[in-house]
Amino acid sequence: MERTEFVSAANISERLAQPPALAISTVIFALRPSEKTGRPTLWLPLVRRIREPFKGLWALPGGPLTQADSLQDAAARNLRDTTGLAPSYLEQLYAFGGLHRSPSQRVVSIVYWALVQSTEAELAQESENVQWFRADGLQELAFDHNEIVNYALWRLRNKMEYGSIAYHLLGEKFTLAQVREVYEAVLNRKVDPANFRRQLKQTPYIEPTDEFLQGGKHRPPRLYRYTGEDAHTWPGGKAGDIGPPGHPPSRP
Amino acid sequence: MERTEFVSAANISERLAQPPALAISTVIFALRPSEKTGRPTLWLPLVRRIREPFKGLWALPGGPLTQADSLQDAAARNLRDTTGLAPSYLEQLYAFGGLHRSPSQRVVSIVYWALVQSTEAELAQESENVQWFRADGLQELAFDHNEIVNYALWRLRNKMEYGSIAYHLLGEKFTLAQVREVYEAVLNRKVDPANFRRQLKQTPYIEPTDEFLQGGKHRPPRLYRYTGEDAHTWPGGKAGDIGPPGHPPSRP
DNA sequence: GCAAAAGTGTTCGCACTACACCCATGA
DNA sequence: TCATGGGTGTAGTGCGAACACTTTTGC
Repeated sequence: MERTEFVSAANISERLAQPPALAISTVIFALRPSEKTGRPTLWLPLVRRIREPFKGLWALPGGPLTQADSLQDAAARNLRDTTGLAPSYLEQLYAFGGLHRSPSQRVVSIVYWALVQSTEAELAQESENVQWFRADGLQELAFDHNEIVNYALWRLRNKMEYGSIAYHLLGEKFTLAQVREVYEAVLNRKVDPANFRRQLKQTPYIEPTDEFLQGGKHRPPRLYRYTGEDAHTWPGGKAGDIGPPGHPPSRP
Repeated sequence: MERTEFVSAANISERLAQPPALAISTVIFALRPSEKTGRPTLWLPLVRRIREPFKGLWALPGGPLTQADSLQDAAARNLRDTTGLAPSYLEQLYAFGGLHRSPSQRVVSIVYWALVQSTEAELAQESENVQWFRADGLQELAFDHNEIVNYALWRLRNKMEYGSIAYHLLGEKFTLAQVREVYEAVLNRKVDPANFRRQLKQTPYIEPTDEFLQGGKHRPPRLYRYTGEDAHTWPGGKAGDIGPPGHPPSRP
């Protein structure tokens, strides 16, 4: 939601005189069970616009950059304000600064993307003007937000192929099959369970616990824990590319 | 160069009231022969600060975001203004928005990084206040610009491992050995000529010409031409990660 | 002819794939 | 005991690393 409302009826000359407004927006991903299959799929929360421009359309949560917050803090704050949740992963996506993104005033949006643990995501607040949507096949959004979501999706999938991202979508303890389900949900393809297991066992930061998941229909699988850093606060991160200096990516 | 000078002696309360200033900076890379070995190495142009803060120190070229330019255009403009050159590659690096990057006013810098063809780079203007420096082992720069350059270097190296980036540092026609030299200069390691050649021949967008480079001491090597797109104007690009949707990376 | 770079061929090891197979459990 | 997912073994495959080798030029 770009808060263009603080611009008082700008005319052309005013518009040219004013500096571009600076806003922060966030693309928030979480795993939720699909309505049909019940298998985990990607969802994200959107906010309904209650003013012009694009009144009535759905948009990414966001707002102006508050003075006392760093960019990252501002993104985390606006995540908390809309969903009530704290991100388990948060990273800058891109700065969008096209000349005509907003019809009234020129707005430069610095966009972050975040992952929220599925165990917490169930507690997320919904309301008349805040709802979760499936990440693919979105309707038309306000501003250039479709483009932004698509880019965020691309980046998420990219990161998933390399980095240790998947665990941020799960709870503290998880089975290897759950991790595999995350991969399959995000990447939209089947993954061989046997090979996937072997790859994970080679990677650092994944350690087995003594516990097993009970209550399933079959043999109880072992639970694992992720012991990597909590959240990357710095640029990029491979996937391709991209990631902070001195933090080479790990597989898978 | 962050133009903090348009802030008229801000005191604390004024500072809190003002919105953060928005600036564009650019990290510009080009290949130049090393002073010692004569082999190509990475250089970048810096601008001397002629006002406080950090008066006398060197800084990245930059300035406020001009109203009529997109972010990318603004970066290209400030590249042209400082070096007189046009970039052969230009991509957004990161938005830096820490609270205390500039001592006077809060500044959010959207930073781009660029590659300039070596054939053109020789024509670049230098002056008292604009000079080229070797990209590694830089002295202390103004603001957080050391950090920014290091991140840009990391990103360049990352992209080099995947993408088709190297050609943007060369002229229109080049030998395969020259491409290899670029890789070696940027990545700081030896590359096997035989394997490197084979890899390049498999990649698209590299086509042989009928010409050979004359004047060498030995057997004249064939010249090649790069036929890919001119410049990526969109986000990221793998390597890692990062890159526009629908543009998977190619090897090498 | 000799030195050195251009360019080719061949082998090795490794990581990923595919798929067959055993194991443990709930119903 | 049977169905099902957990978990292991193993052979095939493609790609990059390493390096020996041939070719072509300048001196």
